[in-house]
Amino acid sequence: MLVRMPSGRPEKEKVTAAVKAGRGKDRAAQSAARREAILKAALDEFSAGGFAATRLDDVARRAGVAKGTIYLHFADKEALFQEIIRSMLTPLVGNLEKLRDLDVPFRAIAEQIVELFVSEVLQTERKNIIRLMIAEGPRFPKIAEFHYREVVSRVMSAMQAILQRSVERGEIPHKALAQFPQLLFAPALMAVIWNSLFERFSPLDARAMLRAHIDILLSERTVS
Amino acid sequence: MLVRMPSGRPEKEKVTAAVKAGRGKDRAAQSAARREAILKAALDEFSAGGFAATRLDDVARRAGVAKGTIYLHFADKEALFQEIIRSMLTPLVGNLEKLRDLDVPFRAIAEQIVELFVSEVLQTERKNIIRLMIAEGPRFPKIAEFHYREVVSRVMSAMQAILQRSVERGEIPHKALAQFPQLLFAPALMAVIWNSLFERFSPLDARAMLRAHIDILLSERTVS
Amino acid sequence: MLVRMPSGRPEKEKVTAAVKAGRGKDRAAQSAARREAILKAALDEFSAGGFAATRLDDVARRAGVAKGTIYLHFADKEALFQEIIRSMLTPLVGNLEKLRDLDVPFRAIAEQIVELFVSEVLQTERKNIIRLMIAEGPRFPKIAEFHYREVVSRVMSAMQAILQRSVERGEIPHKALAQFPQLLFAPALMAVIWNSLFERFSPLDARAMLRAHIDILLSERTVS
Amino acid sequence: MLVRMPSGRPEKEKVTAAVKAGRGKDRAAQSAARREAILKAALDEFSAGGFAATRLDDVARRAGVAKGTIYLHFADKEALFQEIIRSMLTPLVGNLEKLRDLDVPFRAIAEQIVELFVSEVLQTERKNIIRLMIAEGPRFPKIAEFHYREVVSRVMSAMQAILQRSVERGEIPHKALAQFPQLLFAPALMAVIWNSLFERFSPLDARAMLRAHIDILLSERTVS
DNA sequence: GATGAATGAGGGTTCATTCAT
DNA sequence: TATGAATGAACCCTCATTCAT
Repeated sequence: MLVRMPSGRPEKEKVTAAVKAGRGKDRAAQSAARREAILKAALDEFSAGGFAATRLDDVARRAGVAKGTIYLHFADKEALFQEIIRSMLTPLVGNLEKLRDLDVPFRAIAEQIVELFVSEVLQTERKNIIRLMIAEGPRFPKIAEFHYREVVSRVMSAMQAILQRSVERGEIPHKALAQFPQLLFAPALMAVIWNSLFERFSPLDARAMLRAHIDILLSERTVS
Repeated sequence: MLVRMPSGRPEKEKVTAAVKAGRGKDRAAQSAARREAILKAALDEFSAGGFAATRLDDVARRAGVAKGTIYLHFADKEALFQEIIRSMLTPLVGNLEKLRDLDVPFRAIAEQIVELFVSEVLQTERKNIIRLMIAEGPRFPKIAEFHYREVVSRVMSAMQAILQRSVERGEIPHKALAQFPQLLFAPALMAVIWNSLFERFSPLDARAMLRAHIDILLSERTVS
Repeated sequence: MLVRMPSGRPEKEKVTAAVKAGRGKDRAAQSAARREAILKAALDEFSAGGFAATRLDDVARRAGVAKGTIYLHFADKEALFQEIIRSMLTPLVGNLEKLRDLDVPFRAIAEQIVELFVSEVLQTERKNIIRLMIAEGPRFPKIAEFHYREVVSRVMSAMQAILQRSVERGEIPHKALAQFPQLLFAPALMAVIWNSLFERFSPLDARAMLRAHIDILLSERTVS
Repeated sequence: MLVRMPSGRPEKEKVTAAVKAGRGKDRAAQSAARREAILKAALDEFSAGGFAATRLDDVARRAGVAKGTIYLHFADKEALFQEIIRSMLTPLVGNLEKLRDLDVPFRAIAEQIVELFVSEVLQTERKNIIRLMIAEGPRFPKIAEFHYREVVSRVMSAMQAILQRSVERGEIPHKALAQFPQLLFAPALMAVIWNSLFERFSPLDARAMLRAHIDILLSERTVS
């Protein structure tokens, strides 16, 4: 017959990452665990190869699920890609926005931003997400727009408020900083990119550089 | 399908970009012109879609040559990609290195760097090359290594020399800058990335931001 | 690398149907021959399995070309399907329309229709095309519409003109025939379908049945 | 996704066609009701899309059962398909065979056949079943054979007996009709096919055409 | 019995690469 | 040297079938 052959369930239960994660849970929890396993695997694969070069076959294998299972959780490859970016970046925003409401000197806030960035971005997979955004954003206008609306504009707003206040208080001697909050984050972006491309040739101590940057912004040197 | 051609006359040789460029030249010059046409076309296509999403069919059509012709000039898609990056970025290096030998105040050098960057990168296709490097670098270690060796390390060396001297002369009040020359370029990188992703939502005046950055680097807070 | 591996041309020239047909021709002729080979192969495969169950892999193999070659000639599976129907049925129409202009008795025309139908439809692959139209038409409204416009309505018009004239001349004693020209073709349709489904159980002598049908329409029996 | 459900209350059992039909019945009756619901849903889906294009997912949804439930009642997709054809066409046969035993003039029988065909085939889903047989028969020899044995040959036998008797009684002036009982049904087949393909372009009044056909079969041309 | 999440072989389509002309 | 038709491996997505719950 010219009829599709069935594949059905595997004969023996293979003990995969996803299955292990699901042990002892009910079906809904297992399904959620599989979804997470897929997201994690996809993050790794997309990070390594970018959108186009990533094969869903590999994502499935790494997640310990069948290829078709991906489609139970995500409409298609692009939806999966978008969901990774969304789910990884959104949690960061709240943390950064909270800093705005702290009533402490700018240096304290800036140091917290550095620590947050180092621990929550540079030392996690999120650094790859940022590279992915840069790499694929122009080809996925929807994703770039979402990212701008939900992440960038909110973070920039919060930073601008902080900088504005600090300038008004006389903590920061550079009015231009409030106009270009991007300058605050430029070294962080540099750190992400440098280490993703050139770490093996010349590793960059991101934390030290970011601290140096704060010192420059607050430049305390007194003129004799 | 069976659609009649608008004109009854047989089609004459299509005059393409490559052919036009080769008019009146000898064979070697024509070949070189074709090579350039391919590089230019490939730059445009790679810029728009990245490595994987670019089809050599489109490159050939845009260059006005046949698909096979690409393989007369480049071993494969990757070699073409690498050659674009090489040929676009290398000329920049010399210009930046020359600045090291200028015996002028740091501000003058910095302003020249800004102008160079704005006119030679941001206002040209080179900004896309930089995005391409970021996007594809991790997948093409050879290219990343070449880029580091021939471009980044040389530029960083030159910058470090300039910064070192300026710090010693007391022009720049931040020793850390000589330690992290990346800080000098971070805003330029930010400008490239911001405008490639978010220009349509909130355009960034790169020149103004880079000038503001120089002001910050050179400013001193006077203690009353 | 995560890069598509090439396949290129086969190492040795396999002598396939398509290649054989192209021997000694120039490239344009070879290409046309390949196109014909694909159409022929697709006709056979679609006839055997219908649209959905036909694999382009099989079409390519039967045509002696690579799978990708199909896409050099047809936009997709559906376009190939449509082109088969178009190219097979259109030539019939002219032949049937010509009969309208013959100034001979109805019996002579009817006998020619029978002969035409037997030799050009029942004894060729066209009988399968008709079955395909019936089977897939409702799922391909575009194809059904084309078929109605270019084939059915024209044939029905011609038949109606013939029947009208014959009724007026008193050759046919049934005015209703001119109103339902479908009645003229119903037995032909029955023959196509019967033999495609039940020939192995009880073969139907189509020519004899169609001749009997003419006799009935012209029913000469005199009442005592 | 993370979309809040419109109502905060947990969903109650969805009342589906199958469940509704099973209300107040015991287990066996519920099971039978489900089977019927599946058959009805499958008939609709197969009619609309043919065998290959029909998804059991859609059948299950339309029937208001889970996908797995189909496999409790039918071995596989093909068995379901076969059972639909069997269950829809078999009841017709008895009705047609009964006509053989009526001792009335041929015209009366023929008119009953027309009415039966119009009301029991053309105005029901059965017209789609006939199209399905034509479309899929060649790919499912088992089904074609069953159909021939249980439906076609029995109907043809009955018709032949009726025609034979009518010819002998002198009611029908065409001996050939008894030899080709297919001629009796050809217009009915034409009606089914015409309206399934071309109704939207030029609807065919099936009852009128079938009556006209009877008139033709029974008419005699009187010689002056 | 009934469910529906999970499976994985299959097939349409793409496109880097080749090579006869 | 240049061409572009041809190749076929690769990959996204579908869906018949299974089986743990």
